[in-house]
Amino acid sequence: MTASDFDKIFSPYDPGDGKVRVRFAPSPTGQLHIGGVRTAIYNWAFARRNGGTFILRIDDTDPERSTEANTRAILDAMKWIGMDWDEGPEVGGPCEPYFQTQRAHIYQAALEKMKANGSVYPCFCSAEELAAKREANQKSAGYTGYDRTCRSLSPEEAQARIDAGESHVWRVKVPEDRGDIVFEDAIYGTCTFHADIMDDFIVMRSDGTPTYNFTTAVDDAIMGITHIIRGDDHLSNTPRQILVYEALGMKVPMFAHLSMILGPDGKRLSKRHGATSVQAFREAGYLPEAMMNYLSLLGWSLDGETTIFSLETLCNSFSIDRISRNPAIFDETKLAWVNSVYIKEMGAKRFVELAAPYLVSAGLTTAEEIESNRGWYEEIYPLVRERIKVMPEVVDAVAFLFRGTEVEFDEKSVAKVLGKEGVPEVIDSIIEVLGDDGLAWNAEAIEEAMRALLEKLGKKPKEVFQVARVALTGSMVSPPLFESIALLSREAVLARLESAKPIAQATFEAKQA
RNA sequence: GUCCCCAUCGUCUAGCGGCCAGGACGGCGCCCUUUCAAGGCGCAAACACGGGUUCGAUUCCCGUUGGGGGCACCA
Repeated sequence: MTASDFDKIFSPYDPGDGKVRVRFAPSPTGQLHIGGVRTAIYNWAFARRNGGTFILRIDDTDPERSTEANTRAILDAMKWIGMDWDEGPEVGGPCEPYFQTQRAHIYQAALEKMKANGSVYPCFCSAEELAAKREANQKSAGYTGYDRTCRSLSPEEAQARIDAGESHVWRVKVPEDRGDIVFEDAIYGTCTFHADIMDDFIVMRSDGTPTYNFTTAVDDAIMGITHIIRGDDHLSNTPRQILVYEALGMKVPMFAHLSMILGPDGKRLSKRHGATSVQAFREAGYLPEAMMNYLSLLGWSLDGETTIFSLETLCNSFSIDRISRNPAIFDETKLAWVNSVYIKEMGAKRFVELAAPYLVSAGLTTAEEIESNRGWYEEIYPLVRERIKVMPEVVDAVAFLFRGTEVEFDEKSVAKVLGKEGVPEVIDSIIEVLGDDGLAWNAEAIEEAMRALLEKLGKKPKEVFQVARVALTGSMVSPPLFESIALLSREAVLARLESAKPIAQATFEAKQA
């Protein structure tokens, strides 16, 4: 591989339509992080808004930590939340391959070109030496980067040491007369870094693998990326990458650096803040639309007023100039609220789909049972629709429906509601009403009959309905009473009422004593 | 330590020289109501500080303070 080979390989991809080309380039060293998805969403939405191309590239140049399973998980998470990509793994594209580990020949060729034009030099300092120097520097005058020991080696001596098989890396030779490195950032505006304090950073490791700042710049250029939308943490890498672009004679794209997402304590969001990966939120029962909606709003605003919007709206209205410069604190309470909005809109069919795994794993029912009795399960939806913010909450909300003739009583509810005088008599009359064979077993008929009973007994709604609620559900907090009764079998209802009677009696007596 | 970035209610934000500083989450109160929710109505809640520029600064400039990020043969 030589410098001229590089020129053959290196013809930046350009479809010639002047359209936007953006990329999301995760490294598969773990799950897809919240900050990562947000970056992906902004890239994706930006491409969709402008009729451009969204590219997914896997930056897997860290062999120690990159795994195929992680790559898989990232692709799944991207799809789950609602994104698709025009080029990348699974779909291919004109710039294949989209895995950096498969692009070694390209980086090698780029290095040859840089060797040929003198923009890199070999460095023989060992990692230990460098670490020692760094430590010493940091203690005294403050760290200022590599001391450029090997930069002054004569080409002959350097070549001789390479030929002798001495271990070495390749460093970029920051031009002496470079002056300030200035670039445009669509979010921060003009950014300036002083080249004279820039480090001669490593581009190729001693084991022959390229480093991030090198591969990223090379690939972004070759793939014809027009806008690099990425995390703020890369801001100070940008001048390094610009040096690579310049050494290779490549065009510098537009940048857009996103501020970080912080945890509730104002520190960078990390594992110690709890769930931070898309998959974790998925498992916690959040809906993809809610994640997409909430994350879009974390650092971007549609108009300052609208908080709930569809994927389509996002794609039709996303713009970089409405991205905020402030770091944003991730607020799970608001995420939960957004989620509850989508739960209210999702419909009974999808509800059963999503609730099923939680009901099954809680041991309340089985997948087969749900399959053969879908209609009944769909009727649960209206009962919980406005009462749960995340899917797992469905378990506690409706567990009482699955206990047959048994009731799991909440002590406080029993004491407060069933312990009053005359409750057993009230229960008796409820049994009489609900035990009537002529009563149609649906919420409307049940409500009508129960209200008639109210009239007959001359009691307030609370005095009868709360008794029924606790007797049937075990708790003074439950979904709507008549709908709940209708979902239980008449046998179960009567049995539960019967067994509540002695409990009411005993509670009352205990109170008297 | 050093370089870079940021600064409006508790939180996410609107604002791009003149606004009673708007919306949303959360909080609180009232209404509705058989519980819990949902819903409706309402309340409290912010321009970090100090200098300039200007007839006029939340908005522009400079400091201070506070916060964040980078400074690896990680990405």
